Amino acid sequence: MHTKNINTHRIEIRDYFMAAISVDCVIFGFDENELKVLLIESDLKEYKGQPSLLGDIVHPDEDLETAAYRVLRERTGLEDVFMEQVQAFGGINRHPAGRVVTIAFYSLVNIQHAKLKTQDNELHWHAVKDITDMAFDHRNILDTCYQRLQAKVIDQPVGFNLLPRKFSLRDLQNLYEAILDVKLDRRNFRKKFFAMDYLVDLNEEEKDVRHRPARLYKFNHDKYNLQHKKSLGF
Amino acid sequence: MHTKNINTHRIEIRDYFMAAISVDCVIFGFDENELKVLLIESDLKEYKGQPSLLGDIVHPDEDLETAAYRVLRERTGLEDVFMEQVQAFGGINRHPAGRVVTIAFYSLVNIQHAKLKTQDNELHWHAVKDITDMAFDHRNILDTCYQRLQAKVIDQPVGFNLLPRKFSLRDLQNLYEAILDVKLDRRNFRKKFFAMDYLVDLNEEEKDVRHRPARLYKFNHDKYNLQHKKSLGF
DNA sequence: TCAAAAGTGTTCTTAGTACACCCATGT
DNA sequence: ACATGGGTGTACTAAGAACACTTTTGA
Repeated sequence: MHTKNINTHRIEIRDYFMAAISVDCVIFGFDENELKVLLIESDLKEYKGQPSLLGDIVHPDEDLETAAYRVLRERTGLEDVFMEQVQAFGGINRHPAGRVVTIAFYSLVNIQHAKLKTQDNELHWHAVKDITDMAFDHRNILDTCYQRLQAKVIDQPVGFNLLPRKFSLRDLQNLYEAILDVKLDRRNFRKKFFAMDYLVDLNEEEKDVRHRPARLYKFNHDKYNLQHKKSLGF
Repeated sequence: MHTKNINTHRIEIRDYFMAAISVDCVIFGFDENELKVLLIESDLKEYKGQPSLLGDIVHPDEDLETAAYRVLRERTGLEDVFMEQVQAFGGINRHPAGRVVTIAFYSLVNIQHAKLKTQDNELHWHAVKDITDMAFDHRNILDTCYQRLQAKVIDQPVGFNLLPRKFSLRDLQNLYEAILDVKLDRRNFRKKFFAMDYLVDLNEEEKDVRHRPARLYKFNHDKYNLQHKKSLGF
């Protein structure tokens, strides 16, 4: 019993059980006041036509994050976006082709900037609320990542990554309401965000709306990066 | 480019790059008013004599959590303890023997109950505050798990897992002060814990102390499991 | 002039923080 | 009797929640 341990003894890796390592990306977007996730149709006979996360095998020369960014880039053309590892999923039979341990990441992208590269398979944005079944254990992975996102936006203002550069406070509130699945009080919401210094008033307004136009803001990345990020607390 | 994708196409795993999968356990204990972690001495020439986390290769018939519980059991004899996956660490050169992706778990154990099974290597409890260098990337893993623990105890009353079945409020406060590395106000601390219903008064007192003996409590697991666990907020 | 959403302050309630004295025990 | 840490309550402060009317635009 553990006479040869990987942390304490010189062992030969090839003598041991090995598995394929993959990354799976939960790519969130925000459109039409709904939180969306980018999914592709699986061709595996076991999951024919069911939506699947975007993932791939990790290459020998890549660390996990690099592989996840590669998947994101290959599918959306996006490079510098918010991404965070969530956890590993390693159920014995989670993949029909054999033992595959996958590391789940979620990322937050501006859905307008994504240039979807559909190839063989259907690649689409799905409203998170409307997703029913998924291939593999991907439903479980999605749920876990979504919960992580909910905890994250309460704690730090990462939601901006899902919006266009210019946005109104209504946009921002709609975003939070969609992610957290709650209704928020408009005045208290505004108060909270103005109290932080993360919003920059662009002195611009919405155009072509048939009601009073809203002021537009952008996110102040500099202040965010400096400041030790305090909780928002919804 | 991704013409053969693991999520969308039937592939043969053996045609792809594979890696060893390991689990590493950050086993926390609490003793002498200090947060401790169980470490073993590494014999690898690269890290000779440096302390290492307890870990092992994942077996073909084990999922990740099962492997982590096995490591815990083999080293401490403990079975039913609090454990949580944190994240994967997959740096290309993190292990000198080759590509090893490790999944980090932390667990909270009653240090008195642990029956350490030292075999070839030195296995000891180290005060978290006093640890300097560690083998591999284990310092990074430990730091990440410790931060996760700090966030967790603020949010949910998991600290009980580190204490004996019977404990005083002073014990509990010492525990929180050690984990969070802060001083807490005694009256406010008591108020907070009595406001939750998680403490059961045992109507017993400390013995053989040369001051007024403290009342002893136990944790009410039933209430905790039922209730939707609200934040403690320190 | 109407419909639609933007913008704006105050009060109330709750949770958190700060703080000092008496009590029970062993020596 | 004294040294040590246990046990307790109140006042202040900050944050969050509830809530309604006026303004600006396009149709």
